[in-house]
Amino acid sequence: MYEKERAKSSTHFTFGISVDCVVFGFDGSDVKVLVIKRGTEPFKDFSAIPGDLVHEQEDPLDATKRVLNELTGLKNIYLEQLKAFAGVNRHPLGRVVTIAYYSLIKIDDYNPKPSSWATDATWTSIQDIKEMAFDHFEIFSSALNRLQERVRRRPIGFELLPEEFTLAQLQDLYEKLLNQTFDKANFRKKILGMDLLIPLEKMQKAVRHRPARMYRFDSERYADLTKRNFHFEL
Amino acid sequence: MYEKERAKSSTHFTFGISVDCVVFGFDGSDVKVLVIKRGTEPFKDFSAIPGDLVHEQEDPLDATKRVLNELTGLKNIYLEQLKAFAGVNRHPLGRVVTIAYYSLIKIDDYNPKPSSWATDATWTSIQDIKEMAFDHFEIFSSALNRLQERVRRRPIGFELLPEEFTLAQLQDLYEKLLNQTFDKANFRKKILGMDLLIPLEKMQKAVRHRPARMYRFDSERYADLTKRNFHFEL
DNA sequence: CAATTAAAGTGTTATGATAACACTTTAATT
DNA sequence: AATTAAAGTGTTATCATAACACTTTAATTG
Repeated sequence: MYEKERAKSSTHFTFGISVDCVVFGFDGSDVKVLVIKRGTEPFKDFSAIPGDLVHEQEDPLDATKRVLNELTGLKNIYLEQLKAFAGVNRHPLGRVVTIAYYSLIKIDDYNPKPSSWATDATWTSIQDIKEMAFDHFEIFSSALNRLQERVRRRPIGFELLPEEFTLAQLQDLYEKLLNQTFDKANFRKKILGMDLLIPLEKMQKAVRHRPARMYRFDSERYADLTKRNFHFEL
Repeated sequence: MYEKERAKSSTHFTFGISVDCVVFGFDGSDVKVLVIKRGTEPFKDFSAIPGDLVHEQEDPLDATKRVLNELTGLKNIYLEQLKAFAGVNRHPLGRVVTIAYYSLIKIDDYNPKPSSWATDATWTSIQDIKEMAFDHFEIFSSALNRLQERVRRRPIGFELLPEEFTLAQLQDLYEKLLNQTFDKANFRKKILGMDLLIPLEKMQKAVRHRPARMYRFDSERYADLTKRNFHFEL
């Protein structure tokens, strides 16, 4: 089998490798995605998922972090690879294999560097994403699916909220992400019962009704529980 | 952003693209994986996951089907992409990005063509997989993880069994796949309660005790239920 | 400043799923 | 005919979840 590899690697083909990253955020009401508007052909004026070519001596994961940092001004972002999209005709100008990622950011921290991206990047509600350039709609759908699976079984929803948040905010996020409603009392019991949230003294401010308690996600505790075979669900 | 793409695509890099496919089977006692023994350097005599380079005008999914057909003699195999493995130094001889897949086959149907593969391919129990060439152990682990996730939430276990099977065989498969035991009575109630199995008249043969009823997976019924928002679990 | 508002936060019960385990049945072998 | 070994069933206790009513609290309003 390796002989084959050798034989063919003498006629090494030319593929372009790119990364594309679906960036999710939550503005308190809607789950949003960062999309850019293309300025040139092909697909001029279409929406697209941010991405870039991978350098010759670059790990695609690093390339994605690079793009993400230029795009949002952030580091240490939650990031997971989705899969590769590599159809023969996905890019009109040549063979480009893209490795797709998705990432979750706290939208309040979003602070793009003044770069080529800044002007064109806009937060778009996930319901409003329709057509996109290339096969980017498929990539987006695939990212949303993966996020919905993950969010049920891993406590990653917090990546989309501020460090400190109320249970109502959390419930809201889950409802919007999963397109489903939860009973308030039951939702609280379930979440608090997991013992993953640290209740703070601080209360919500500037609301015209009883202010809610603020919480913070306890990541050490989660790491601990994981070792003891705990499994987050819903 | 597209300007960047253009700028860089003028200095289009050379990447090799390969596919690797983790092929699972179940021999009645153990979950196994098809591994090949490398005949040449690097990693001579190491075990490896079967794969090949992707041709210039070939879809990676088709490339995988091609490899799989050469390797097993089968078509229409259950096949899912895992993700891309693309670290800079994963291949000592040059930059190769691999798109990893996993597939499930009915081991009784395994019937390799007399090709370069045949001699070297062996079924190895998943517990016995240790070192492998390149980053193939990582690919294998990742495939096993994915399979374990999927098998709990999709009725794909049947892809590993003969068309007709007993409930004990099914339970055995699940226990080996998930490394866990199930109560017989409860397992049966759960599975039969889903109404996804067609009981056959045929009974098990040549056993020195009460013969078990044979069943067949009802894929039309599953397609139907899926539309009605049914979700398989465990 | 008492009444009102709107959401925060809690308690209670009915229902259903699951786990645990004992039991009966059946064909083949001895 | 007795024995064996696994097939296959039934019963109950326990726990998780869903549904819903209720109490509490700070800010706003007239």
